[in-house]
Amino acid sequence: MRSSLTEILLKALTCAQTKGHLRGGEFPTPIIEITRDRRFGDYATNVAMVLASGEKTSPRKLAEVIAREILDVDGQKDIERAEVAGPGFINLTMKGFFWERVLKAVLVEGGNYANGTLGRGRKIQVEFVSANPTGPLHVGHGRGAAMGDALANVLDAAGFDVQREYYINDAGNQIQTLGRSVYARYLELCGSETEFPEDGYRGDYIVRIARGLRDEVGDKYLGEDPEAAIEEIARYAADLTLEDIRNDLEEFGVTFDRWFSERTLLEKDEISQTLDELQRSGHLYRQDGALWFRTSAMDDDKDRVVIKADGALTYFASDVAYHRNKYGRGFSRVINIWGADHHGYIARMKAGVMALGRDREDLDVLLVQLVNLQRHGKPVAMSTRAGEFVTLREVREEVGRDAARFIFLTRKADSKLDFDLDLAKEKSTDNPVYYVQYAHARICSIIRNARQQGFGVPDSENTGISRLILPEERELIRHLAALPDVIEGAALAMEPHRLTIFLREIATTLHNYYYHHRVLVDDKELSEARLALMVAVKTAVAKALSLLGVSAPERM
RNA sequence: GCCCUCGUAGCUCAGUAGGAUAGAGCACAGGAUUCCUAAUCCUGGGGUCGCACGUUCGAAUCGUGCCGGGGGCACCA
Repeated sequence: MRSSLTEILLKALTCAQTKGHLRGGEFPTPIIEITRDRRFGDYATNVAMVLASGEKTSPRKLAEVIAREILDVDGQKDIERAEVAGPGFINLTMKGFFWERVLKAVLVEGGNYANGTLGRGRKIQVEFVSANPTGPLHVGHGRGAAMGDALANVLDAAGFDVQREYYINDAGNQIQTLGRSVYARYLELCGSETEFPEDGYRGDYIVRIARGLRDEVGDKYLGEDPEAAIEEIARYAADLTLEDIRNDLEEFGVTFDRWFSERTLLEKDEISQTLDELQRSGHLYRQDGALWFRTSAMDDDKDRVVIKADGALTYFASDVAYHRNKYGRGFSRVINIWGADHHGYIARMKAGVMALGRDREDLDVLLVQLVNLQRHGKPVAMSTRAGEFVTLREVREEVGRDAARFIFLTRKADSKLDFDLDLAKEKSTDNPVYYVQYAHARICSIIRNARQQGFGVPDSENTGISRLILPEERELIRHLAALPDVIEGAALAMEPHRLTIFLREIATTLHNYYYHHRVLVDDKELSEARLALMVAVKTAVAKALSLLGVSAPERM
């Protein structure tokens, strides 16, 4: 809807130019924004102030001229008033006809409403979670999962062709460590004396895996060569853990288009191919027996090793190969969601991507900050003893999937998040999840009653807009009109949390409206007009919730 | 030490590509429903937007410096 205003404004500027009110040249793409205060109309633009200095007139005078042209171009269709205000704003107040188009769009498009074309179908990849398959996911992973999934949804709605991917680190040392840990527990269970590895994983889940193993194969590994046994057990434990992670995420409502195994990079020789490529383009050199990557030439702090003196590949080497593989699959842009502790890794990864001939901007890294779990405002111990932490599963089972996902998305990724477990379970205004879902359920209830009382089904041909004259009603429609902008902005800034803000606002407006006015009244025509508005609001709320991966209940 | 990030009401945070009198929730104080779900609504106080300088018609927003919190600076994964 706003885009149609941008067009009008552009035309108005061109007209002003032809008439000689504006000097020639390019003008910047005009900014039209939704006003936050209705005293300033519905939409406002600052073009006059931006252009004034170049034009050598006062902003207000210029604004008068542009305002007249705007009304001219519009031809009394959408715009009620165009007023110059303050230092030179042009405030636009829209007509019922304009708002009716908004309502119709929501009613006709339904779940597709507010989808945009920003992405123009470009292929984009979001890689997230990618936790090592060495143990269960913890709360931090949960936040990353919620963030990645919502971001992918938002990008999809904004017109990108999105792929969700989980990168499985199944080739490195940590899998070995997992194998040794399980092996040690297994030996213990078989009654054999053993020392638990210094750097082993100490969580209870290791014991559970070992027990499962012993139940399956008995003491088969007792007599075997430890090295071979560990290798087999490592594979077994990693597969089991990965399966557990996959189930955990699925129960959290997060699914991936592809699970990409690091091992396949080795099997297909892609790492050495990548290194050859870097060698040819002169990015590598030898020193102290190791092979180095000159990442410092591309804004990294220092050069990085890709092959250690002992001949082993570094994690970084396979990461570069992995990204080469990604771009080889045709993604124009790749987004990685990492835990904040990987912060220092960004510069070298961008350098790696640039050495492959891509732009720095082709890789975006979104850092997800820590989650501080709380109960009644007091911190929950994150690590009671070595190897123990609060898992995503525990949190999910305690507060439920909807509350967990919504709360994970109330802050932007790069700020710490306080997650109060008690608040998340509370059924009150204080709990934003229920507040928003309740708005949806309330509307559903009204619609049920309307059906029972024989009111007509809202009709997108005849929305009865002329009967919707209350300020609260206009406010609700303004929110509906804003959703496409919210989604586009969230996609551009990679900030899905904007949707939680949107939801909170539209829910407040709805609850307020509900309290002060009745939808179903004696006047049938009025009731049906309000009903149409309610259906539209319900649609928008459900849409925003679905992008966040939160359900929109019909009853609560 | 170097790099990144954050600093907005008592607390937790918004502030959407620099815009008009800086907003919300919590907490605190008071109030609202004979009627579509009270998991709701309304009213109120509360601010040197960390500090300083700069950029400009205009700065919480951009730049520089300082102060403070957090994170990162491996031939680890």
